[in-house]
Amino acid sequence: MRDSGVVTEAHAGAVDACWECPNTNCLFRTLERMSARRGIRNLSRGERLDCGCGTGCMTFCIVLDGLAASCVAFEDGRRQILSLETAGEVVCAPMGQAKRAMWLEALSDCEICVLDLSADAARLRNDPDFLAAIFRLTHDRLAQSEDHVATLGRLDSRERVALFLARAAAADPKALVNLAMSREDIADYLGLNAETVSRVLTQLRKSGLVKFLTRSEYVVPDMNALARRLPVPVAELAEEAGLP
Amino acid sequence: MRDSGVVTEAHAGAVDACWECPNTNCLFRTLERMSARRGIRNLSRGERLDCGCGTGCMTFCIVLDGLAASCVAFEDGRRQILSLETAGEVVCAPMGQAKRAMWLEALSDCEICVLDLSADAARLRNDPDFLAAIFRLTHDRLAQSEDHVATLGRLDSRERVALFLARAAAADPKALVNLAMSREDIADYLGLNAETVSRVLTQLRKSGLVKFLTRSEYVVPDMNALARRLPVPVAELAEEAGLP
DNA sequence: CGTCGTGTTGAACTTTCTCAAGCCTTGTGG
DNA sequence: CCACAAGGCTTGAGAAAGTTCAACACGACG
Repeated sequence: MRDSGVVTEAHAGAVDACWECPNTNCLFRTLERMSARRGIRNLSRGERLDCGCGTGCMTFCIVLDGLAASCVAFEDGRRQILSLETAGEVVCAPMGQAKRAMWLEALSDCEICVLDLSADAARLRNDPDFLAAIFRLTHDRLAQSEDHVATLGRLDSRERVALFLARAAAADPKALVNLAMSREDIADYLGLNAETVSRVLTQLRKSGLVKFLTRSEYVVPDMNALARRLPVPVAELAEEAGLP
Repeated sequence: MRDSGVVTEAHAGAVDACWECPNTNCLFRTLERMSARRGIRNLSRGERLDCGCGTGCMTFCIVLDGLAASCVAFEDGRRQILSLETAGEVVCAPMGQAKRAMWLEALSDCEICVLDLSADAARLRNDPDFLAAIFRLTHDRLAQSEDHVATLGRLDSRERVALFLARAAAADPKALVNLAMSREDIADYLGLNAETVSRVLTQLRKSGLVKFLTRSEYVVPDMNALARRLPVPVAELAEEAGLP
């Protein structure tokens, strides 16, 4: 069912301007008023949105709610999730070459703001605030992408899955995490296949490192124990690790 | 011998200013005069240069000659090459989080320009030309990095090596390509190990798709035949593919 | 209550890695 | 000029890790 619901038209919902937007976390919020065309898209799970460098890096997607993913596909259909786009702060930055099939896909039902700044392009290309904002955006994505390269290049399946779960839980250890992704989505993100992901999850469950309440909700009872299995610090956890 | 020759001091060679630099391809060439501290480093194969986001993304490394690589390592020493930095146009952009060991490494003897712009930071942060330049830099690296993610996540060893050779040759098909990398370097770039790389190279040689003159020099007699084995277009070759 | 999508598990197979041996190439010193 | 050493490359055999295919389990929904 993966190919259903391809959406190409970028603009559909209400078209109003950015400064009226209730999303106060938005990166573009701080910019001066501009004549942005803004459309809210509601995607249901599996739906896709073609978005990329098409208009010279002047179209952005901001995930307001739900979980989305930047995906690519090879000619034979193999899919790879490049990055997960969580609600709120994360922005679908200008992406790679148009050479390859590339899209934003809703992993759960999603609300997405599609922002077309091309009308203001000439001015924005000289606006230091705007340039600094998209630089930071791209810079942060680069850091994440390079991290992903290292993960896919050098970690085995247990490490990849454990790191994935640990990071999702790191923001608030001991809290209940909701994955909101299918096994296949996790597999496509981690460069594995769904069965392997399932097996590793079973292993982690049996070892007691991760406790599942439902298929997609879990807690990490002892984050340090999980972190000890990993050859990388688990982001935020880094500071905490100093404590006994 | 990998750990020999770690170099931390950024500045050593002559310190003169950018506008005197003979490298006319340099990205920073077009910027207005600035009080850049510029040091030329000559690294011999295996030497490393710690360079990253340290000074708030105001230090850059430009490979003038030779082949270098951006590397990360895990706590247990596994290395992953994030990207190859070829001579001339390529710039060592601000890299990922300082969380992990990260460095620029000479894969062959290298000449590298280390450019410290931090003296001018305040002004540059408002300079649209500078911001646009580092945005483009980071943007291009992001595109490459995401491509790398897809390669490591979804291609098998034959495809990875074939794609690697094809791309190195794509700029000038039929020409002699000099790899200038050891098997282990290739392996660390492609997320494989050296023996696997060696085996795949042998396979490609025996199949006639790639002709080796020496261990590191080869020609691709029929680029289309090689490209047919790959599930991705081979960059520049894309246009040519239309021809019969 | 049956169906559909998803997740789990097992068995056989393929791919990749590890370890070990031997080979080639290059540079050094007699 | 040759022998030798060192480093990198190749190859093989066996082990480990992942994948594929297939069967079945589970839960949500009509």
